[in-house]
Amino acid sequence: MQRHVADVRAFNRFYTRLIGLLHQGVLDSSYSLTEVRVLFELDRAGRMETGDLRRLLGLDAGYLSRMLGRFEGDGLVVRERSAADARRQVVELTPEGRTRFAGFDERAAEEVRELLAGVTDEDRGRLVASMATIEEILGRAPRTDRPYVIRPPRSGDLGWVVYRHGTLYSQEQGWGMDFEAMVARIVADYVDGHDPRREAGWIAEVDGERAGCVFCVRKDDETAQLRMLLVEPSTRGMGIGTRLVDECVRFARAAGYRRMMLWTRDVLVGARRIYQATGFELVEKRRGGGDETFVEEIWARDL
Amino acid sequence: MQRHVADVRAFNRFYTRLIGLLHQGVLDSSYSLTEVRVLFELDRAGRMETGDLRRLLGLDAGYLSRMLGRFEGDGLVVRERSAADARRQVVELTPEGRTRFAGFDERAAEEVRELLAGVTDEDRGRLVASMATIEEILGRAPRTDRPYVIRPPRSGDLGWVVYRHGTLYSQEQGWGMDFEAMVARIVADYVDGHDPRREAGWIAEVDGERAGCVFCVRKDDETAQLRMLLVEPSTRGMGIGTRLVDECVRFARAAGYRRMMLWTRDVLVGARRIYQATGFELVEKRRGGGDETFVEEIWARDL
DNA sequence: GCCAATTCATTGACCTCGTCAACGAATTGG
DNA sequence: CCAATTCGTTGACGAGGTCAATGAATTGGC
Repeated sequence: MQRHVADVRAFNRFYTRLIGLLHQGVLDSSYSLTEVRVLFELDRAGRMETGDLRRLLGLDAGYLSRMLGRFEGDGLVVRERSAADARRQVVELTPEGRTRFAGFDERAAEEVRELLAGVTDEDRGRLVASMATIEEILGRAPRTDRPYVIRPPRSGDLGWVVYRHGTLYSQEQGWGMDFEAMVARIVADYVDGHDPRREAGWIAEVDGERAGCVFCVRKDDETAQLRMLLVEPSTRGMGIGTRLVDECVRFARAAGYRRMMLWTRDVLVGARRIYQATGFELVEKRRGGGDETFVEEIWARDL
Repeated sequence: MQRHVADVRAFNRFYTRLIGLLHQGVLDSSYSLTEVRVLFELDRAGRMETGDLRRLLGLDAGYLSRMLGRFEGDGLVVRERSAADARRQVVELTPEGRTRFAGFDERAAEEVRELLAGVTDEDRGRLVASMATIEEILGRAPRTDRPYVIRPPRSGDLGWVVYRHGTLYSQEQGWGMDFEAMVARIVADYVDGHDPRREAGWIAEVDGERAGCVFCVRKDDETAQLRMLLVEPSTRGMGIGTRLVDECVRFARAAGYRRMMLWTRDVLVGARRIYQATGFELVEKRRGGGDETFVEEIWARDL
């Protein structure tokens, strides 16, 4: 796995540089890359609401507004109010806009044609096949619709929690046994003395297999702490993590806490996205560990 | 070919989006992508002269100077004068800088690890193999060191000039027969009435095969026109185009012209790079053709 | 059926990234 | 030894993009 990660990263660097070179041609066309992307989408879709365009490309509303204004000034697009909802706008390329875009598009195609000119017919076939393979593997939408359930921990689950934390973080992150021991202690404390009205845990199951977990424990009377969030790699992207955190937040609110906090490390980027999505904010960040090699983060939100 | 170009472009769009997602993690680390690239190179190289760093990453001198100043303020690097040449600087990561970089690097690796987590072992193998294939095919440095010669046209060459213009531009650009006819007329005029002191042509040969051509013809007493520059796709990237243009410029200067101009179309991005590199500047740009579908460009330079 | 909350597009202020030209100090070539 | 060149630095600037405030249109709750 480690080997594969390095290989993929090397390829990413290689391809980033390549794409940079290919973009050169478009870049000196007095329209920016983003502008060309907007034109591309408009060309493809025919008419579109600006809101859809914005969401599709992830653009700032103000930025897009100004951009479309400029396009309109240049005679590339026409904007009109939506008939159904006068706040919204529908935008469309003019014939002039279409021919201008066709020009950019042709230049971009020429760049690629040049790139391929130096490749033999046979290699060209291999190249396209390899690209198709990559797109298929990485683009394959992971099945996000598999049914899963969230349930309280049963006997046997807690051992699994320790085991999976140990395996995933020790393997993937190279964290040592002390991390495993810490998890074991948290679990032990949870079992030993917890008040079920103020502390709880959840296990996620997919197809009868354990797929994730999270725990809500008391930090002080006002503050709940979210601990030991974990989602199996093979079931990530299905929204299980977010669902677990939501469950945890709902419980903490009902249990009378005013605030919820959690501790994590900066390298766990997947978890970070879940916390951001569920309303947490980063409140503290500091070096940790004996040798200061990692960065601890504390996140919190009001309930 | 057309099909392959479309496939490659689709893959580029796909992979651009993917890389964008992967960069997310690095981007919210308070250092920009470029800054991380600089740290990456410093981490790999140990000590480096800033000039090398600048050339390697293609950065502006002022930009890098300020960036290194900031890094020094943050305690990430140390800068010192080169012993050999006191104008130059040698820069090196501090231990602090190394651990900070290790942090970024680990986060980036984690993003990739997450991406691969959703892929089965078998597919992971196929993925990495496909990436290797692409890198091999596109990264294979085309042999730029093959010997070539530039010589005056001989009988048989002019037919070849018309033939290759027709084939390459008709095929690749979809330009029609009128373009072919235009080339034929230029060649005919050149043969019929040219003054060898004021007009000339050159053929490039690689391994005894014709690989390119260019012509210098009289526009008016003061102005020479460069016409019919062409380099075979399979020999592009060897510098033949630049060499042909240089030859042409040198002749025009010796022949007493004051200015040289040329006509091209905006989609010929490869040619554009050659013109820029040989000192030409874009002086005019206008729609052309009966249906206004393409953009003509006029480039010129003083001699 | 009305009012408060929400959703849109727009605008001005602002920030970061990166470029360009000018400059002084150091070096090299003739 | 002096003129031309190279190197890093600095100030001014521009492009691309973000953010928050605003007003107009719409929706939801009562």
